[in-house]
Formats: sequence, structure tokens, C-alpha cells
Amino acid sequence: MSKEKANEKNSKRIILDAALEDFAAHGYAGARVDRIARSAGINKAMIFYYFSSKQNLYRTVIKDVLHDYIPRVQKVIEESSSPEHLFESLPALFIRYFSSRRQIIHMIGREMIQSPVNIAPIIGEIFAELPQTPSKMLPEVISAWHSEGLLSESDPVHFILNIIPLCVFPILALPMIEAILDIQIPDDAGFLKKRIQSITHLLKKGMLP
Amino acid sequence: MSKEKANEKNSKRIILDAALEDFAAHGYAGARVDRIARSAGINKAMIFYYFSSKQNLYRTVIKDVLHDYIPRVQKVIEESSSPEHLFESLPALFIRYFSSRRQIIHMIGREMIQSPVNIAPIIGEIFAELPQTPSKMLPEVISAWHSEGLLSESDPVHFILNIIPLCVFPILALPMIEAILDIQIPDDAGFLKKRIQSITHLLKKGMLP
Amino acid sequence: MSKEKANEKNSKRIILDAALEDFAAHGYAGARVDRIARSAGINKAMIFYYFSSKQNLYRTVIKDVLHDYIPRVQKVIEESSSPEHLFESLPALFIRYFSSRRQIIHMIGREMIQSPVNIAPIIGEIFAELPQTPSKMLPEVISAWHSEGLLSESDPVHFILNIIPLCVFPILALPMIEAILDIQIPDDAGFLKKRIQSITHLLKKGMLP
Amino acid sequence: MSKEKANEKNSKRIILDAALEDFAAHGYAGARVDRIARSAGINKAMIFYYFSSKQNLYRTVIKDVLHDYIPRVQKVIEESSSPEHLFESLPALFIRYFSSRRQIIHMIGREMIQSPVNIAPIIGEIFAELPQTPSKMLPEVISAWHSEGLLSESDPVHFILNIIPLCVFPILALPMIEAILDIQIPDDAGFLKKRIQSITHLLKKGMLP
DNA sequence: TATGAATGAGAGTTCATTCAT
DNA sequence: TATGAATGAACTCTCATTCAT
Repeated sequence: MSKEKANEKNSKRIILDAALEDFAAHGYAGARVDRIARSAGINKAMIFYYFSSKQNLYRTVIKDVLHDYIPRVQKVIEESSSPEHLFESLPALFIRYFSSRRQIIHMIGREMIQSPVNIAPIIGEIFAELPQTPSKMLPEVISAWHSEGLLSESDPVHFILNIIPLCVFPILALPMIEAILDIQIPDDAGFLKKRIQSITHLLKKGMLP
Repeated sequence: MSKEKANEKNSKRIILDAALEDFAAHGYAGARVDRIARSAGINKAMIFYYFSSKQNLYRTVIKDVLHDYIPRVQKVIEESSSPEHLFESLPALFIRYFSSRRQIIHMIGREMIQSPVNIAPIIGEIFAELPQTPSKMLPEVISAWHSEGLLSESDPVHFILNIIPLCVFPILALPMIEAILDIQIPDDAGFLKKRIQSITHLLKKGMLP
Repeated sequence: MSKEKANEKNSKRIILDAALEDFAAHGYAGARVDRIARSAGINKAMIFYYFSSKQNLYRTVIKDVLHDYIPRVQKVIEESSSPEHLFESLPALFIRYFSSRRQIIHMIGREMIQSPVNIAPIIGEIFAELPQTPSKMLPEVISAWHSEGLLSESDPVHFILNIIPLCVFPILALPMIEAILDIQIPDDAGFLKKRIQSITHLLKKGMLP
Repeated sequence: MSKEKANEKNSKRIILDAALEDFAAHGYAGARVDRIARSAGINKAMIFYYFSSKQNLYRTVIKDVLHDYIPRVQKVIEESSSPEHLFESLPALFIRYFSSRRQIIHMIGREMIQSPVNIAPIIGEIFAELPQTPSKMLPEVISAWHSEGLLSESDPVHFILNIIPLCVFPILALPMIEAILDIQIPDDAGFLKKRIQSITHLLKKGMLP
């Protein structure tokens, strides 16, 4: 019995991984159930057996991905005792996390462009499971810091719009920047470290009073 | 008033506009030739008559879009006499241009995620038509400014990766930020102005020596 | 006026030639009105203006072709005073005529395979215009020769089935014979002459008493 | 009686038979995948499931057909100990085989007209599987017979061009001969036997020294 | 006559999904 | 659970034919 259960979990896991890869690479419409099945080494019908539809598989992948990702963001925000601290730890988290998990940022990026109708309710669900949600915490923390005189920017929205893009976008845009500037950017630890430093430096110098 | 005369330029233009809309909204794989034809008010076969294939229509749309967009960036860079100036004019251009032409940034964003294999050669073509290319100019300008002591960041790549995301991403991510923070952000002149100011302020304070 | 008429004739002629080429190469279903128009250097709509439909164009091509071909056969038969004579002149006519007009034999060959429903009524029409028809003459002549003791084969059908294939088929099958035997057969006067001789020899030796 | 079990071999066989029928009747361009599916009693998508494309289905049909046909020719040639023998057995094989399998000769005939580019490589493949190929054997045998004084014709090409047409063409051309001569030829054993005899007689009398 | 634009009925092909075993 | 076969709707693309000028 336990063996069988382990098998189901296993199969589901393998399918989800293959699906993430395919959805990230081709988008929802461009992804192919056949291809996912083949690259998972599993019969196509099993995907429907486990996930009932392509749509549902897609949602499950997103859920799966965000379940890993959101708590990490949450934790970093919680543990940030000061803006300086946040400006160090948040870029580090984003850059490190996404650069080793491109598919995840690709999926999120696509959803962002498409319209957040798919992803928003899932985020809602996950937030509901957490004791505190980043969406509430972050504005509160920012406001607090601003009134303590630790931060020049008072509006949480603009604060967030100044920080998230710097962390997320470079990972997404790297291949295109390379293509446009016609250069090769080494995707190694050295470059990532420099990237984090550059962002942290910009944020500290630019946003602290 | 003037009789609606169906000529090639007219029809092509109408198709391209409808196609941009559809590709931007659904991506290449999700776009539908039927839907484009319907929303362009023309017979589906005409799309193939003028553009031979969905692929080619897509490429033509991208070409069309970039032909409008790239020279504007080029011009702003050319006319920037100092980093301060650039930090003012570039965010203004991006934010204003893209916020009124969401489809364009959506297409570019998607291509960015997909891999730049489609878009890179088109950019190459357009660059080839220009007297000077942004891809060459920008690094040169940055290096010059740095050696004149006008800029703390010496590496053009990191410079660019600090500025472009701030300008592009907020437009893309706005709906998602709204969804996550569960707020409504007015997409009006006031907000955009504030956004430009905030970026300009961050860049000036953070990147000038 | 006469100029205009000449133009119409001219255009029709050009179209018919291009159509013969295309129908011969691709068959009725595989032929393309576009392609015919392009290779005729004439606007596609003109084909419908002159010939009203692809079907009708096809029929006209066949008619045109047979109008040239049938009287020649007729003449050879008429002028044959003896079996010997026929065995010399008929192979010579077929081989010479078709080897320089491959498209014609291709069209006839295709029709033959398809079923003669298209071609039969056209042949009927043409026969009706002639004072005497080969279809009547040949059997009569053969029967006469047989009863005069000039011919061993008494049945006109078998006589015809012994002679026509030898004349027609080699032209059609040459490329395939080359492909199968993996040889190159020179399509020159020498080869054709030898072919005619070989057939004539076989017929004379094999069918004369 | 036995339950109609749908397995791959079965379905493929049924599709191939229906396809042969349709391709033979209408040619490649005129054949319709829909029609083939309907007459095979299977879903149209299954054709693509098994054969991936119309083109590939076509090639498979030809392959299938030639796999049955070529070895028979091979065997007859091998077993022919003398020209007399060959002049008896080859016409008998051709006439009997093709008159009961009209579609096959139709397909081969069409390919012949079209140009042997499609069929030649397939013939090559099949030849490669055989211990000896007719294309080599026949010329060798003919040359041998000629030097032994058993045959007046020395050139294998002209020998072949004297014999194959007589065997193949009458089957193809019969309907057209009927149409032209305006007679009904009974397609029965009697007629076929007479046809074989007539050819054999002509060949023996005409080609033996 | 002549042209480019337009049309509509398919044609081949794809793909998510279901079925039978 | 697992598999190969099957299905039907939809999709891209083609092509003969017609229209407006």
C-alpha cells in the first residue's frame, strides 16, 4: 500500500516538474500535454487521471511553485529589522532564488503579462494559509519605517515598485540584454553577487534618507 | 465621409493592429487568426494573402512595433547630455510610451521570457538601418560619464540593469501588484508622474557620485 | 479592332500553353490556377474571364491538344496501303510526335488512368467533325487485311493492343525505366530512331504472316 | 464471429487499403484524407496518428504495394530458363496480377507520368532488401541469351521497352480503347487469356531469331 | 480587358480529452 | 494504475471563384 501511495506521489511529482518546464518554456497555450507526458516518461492519459485537465494541471503547477516561493519572501520581510537589512536580504533572495529556478520566474512573468486572473486567487489561497501575509505586512512595515524617519519614500506602492523590478527583471531580461548589446554575460556566482551588490547599493544610497 | 476604400496599406494596417492586440493579449500560441480577422473586420484568408502565415504576421507585428519604438529610445539617449538628464528623460519616455501602448510592452515582455531568438534578429535589422545603435551608444556614453567622474557605476551592464527594469517592469507588473496588495492603483496622469519622479529620484540619488 | 481580337487570341493561346504545362505536370487536381496565371504572365481573373472555370480550361486544353493530334493519326492510317507500311509509319508518328510534346502524352496518359469520362466525349466531338473516324477506319482496314491474308491477327482489338502500347508507353515510361535500371538513356534522335526501328521490326516479324 | 478487436495492425491495414483505393482513383492531389477515413470507417485523426501526414501515408501505400509486387516479378525472371519461357510467364504475370489489382497499376502509372522522384527511392529500398534485383538480373540474362544466339535484340533497354508496354499498357488503356472504338470489351478470363496469348505469340515470333 | 482585393468552402493537421482494456 | 486507440472540435492554411474599379 504505502508503496503504491509513494508511486502516486512520485508520478505526480514527475509530471509537475515536466509541466513546469513546458509551461515555463511555451506558456499555457503553447504547452503540449503530449510533450509533458513524454518528457515525464508517463502515459498521457495519466496526466488526466491525476490532474483531470490541462487547466487544472497548470493551476496545480502554479500553486506548487508559489507554495515554495511565497513563504521565503514572507520570512525575509519578517526578519528584516531595518530598511538597510531589507535592501540586503530581499535582492539576495530574489536573485539567488530565481537564477537557479528560471522556470518559476518565467511562469510568474507570463502570468503577470497575461493578467493576474489565474494567479491572483491562488495567491489568495496561499496567503489565507499563512499567519501573516506579505501583502499586508510590507505596507505596514514601510509606513512604520517612514514615520520613524528611516525611509524617504512614504508610499508603499512606489517603494515596492522601486525594489521588486530591480530584483526580478534582470533575471528575466538577461538573455535579451545579451542579444541586444551583443555580449555574453557569465551566469556565474560572481555576476550574481555583483548584481546583488549593485542593487543593494542603489537602494541604500537612493532610498535611505 | 471619404469613401472607405479598401487598399492594401489600409487592410494591412488594420490587420496589424488587430494582430498586435491579439498577440499581446494571448501570446503567439494563444492568438487566433480567426479572432484577429474578425476583430479586424476582414476575411480570414486576407491575412494569409497579405502575410502568408501566422508566423510571418507575428514577425511583421514585432517589426512594426519596434520600428516605432527603438528610434525613440535612440533619440533620448542621443540627446542626453548628462546622467541627470538621462535619469529624467528615459524613465519619462518608457513610462509614458508603454503606459499608453500596453500591447507593445506585453509583446516585448513575452518575447523576453520565451527567449530572444525571435526578436533578436529583428532588432538587428532595425539597428542596421539606424546611423547609430543604442546598443553601442549607451555603453560608450556610460563609460565616458564614468571616466569623467559623473557616475559611480562603471559597468554599463549593471548600469542598464539598474535602470531599464525600473522603467519597464512597473507597467507590466501593475495589475499583479494590485491583485497581490489588494488595492486599486489609478492608472492616471498623476500616478504616472509620481512614478517617473520616484524613479528619477532614486536613480539620481543612488547613482550619481 | 483586329488588334484587340489578336490580343484575345494571343492571351488565350498563352494561357492554354501554360495550362497544358501545369495540367500535364500535376494533373487536374494538382494544377493551380494561380500558377498557370503566373507562368502565363496574366492576371488570374483573366483565366476565368476567358475560360469561366478550371474545369472548362481543362477541357479546352484537352480539346486543343486532340485537335492537333487526332488528324495526324487519321492521316497516317488513311495513307497506309499495307500492314508493312502501317508498322513503319505509325510508330514513327507516335514516337516523334510525343517525344517532342511530352505534356500531351502526359495528359492523355492521366486521363486514361482516371477513366475516360472526360476525354471520351471530346474525342467524340472531334470525330464528328472528321469525314471518317480512325475508330471506324482502323478496324475495317485490319479486317480487310486479315481476310486478304496480309495479317495473322484477326481481332482488331488485339491488333491495336499490340501496337499502341509499344508506341506510346516507352515515351511515358522512359524516366522510370531509367530510374529502375539506374541508367541514363539519351533522349536524342539516335535513340528515338533505334526505338522506332525496334518496334517496326518486332511488329513486322511478329504480326505478318 | 471473433470480436472485432481494434489493434494497430488492423487499423493500419484498413487505412492503407482505403488509401490505395483513393490515391489510385484520384491521384495524390485529388485524394482526400476525409474520404479515406470515411471509407475506412475510422476517425480522420487516426490517419495522422498512424501515418503523420498525407504525404507519408502515400509513400507507405506505395511501399506496401511494391513490396507485394516486385518480388513476384523477380521470381518470374529468376525462374525463366529461356526467352520462350519468359515470353510466356511475364505477360501472364503482368496481365493477371494487374487486372485483378487495378489500383496498383494506376498508382504506378501515375507516378510514372509525374516523374519517378517519389517512387524511385522506394524501389531502391526494396531492391536493397532483395538478394538480387530485377534491374540487374534482367539486363544480364538478356545479354547472356543474346550472346548464346537465343535472341535477336541485343540491347536490354530496347528488349524491355518491347515487352513491358505490351503487358502493362493494355490493362491501363482498356477503358479508353473501349471509349474510342465505342465497343465493350469483356473483362473476363477469356479475354485475358487471349490477350496473354497474343502478346506471347507476338514476342516469340518477333523476337526469337 | 485588366487588376488587386475579397470570399467561402474546404483541406490537412493538431490537440485536449476520453475509452476500452 | 497504466496503456494505446479513438474522438471531435478547432486551427492554420489553400484555392477556385467573384467583385469593384
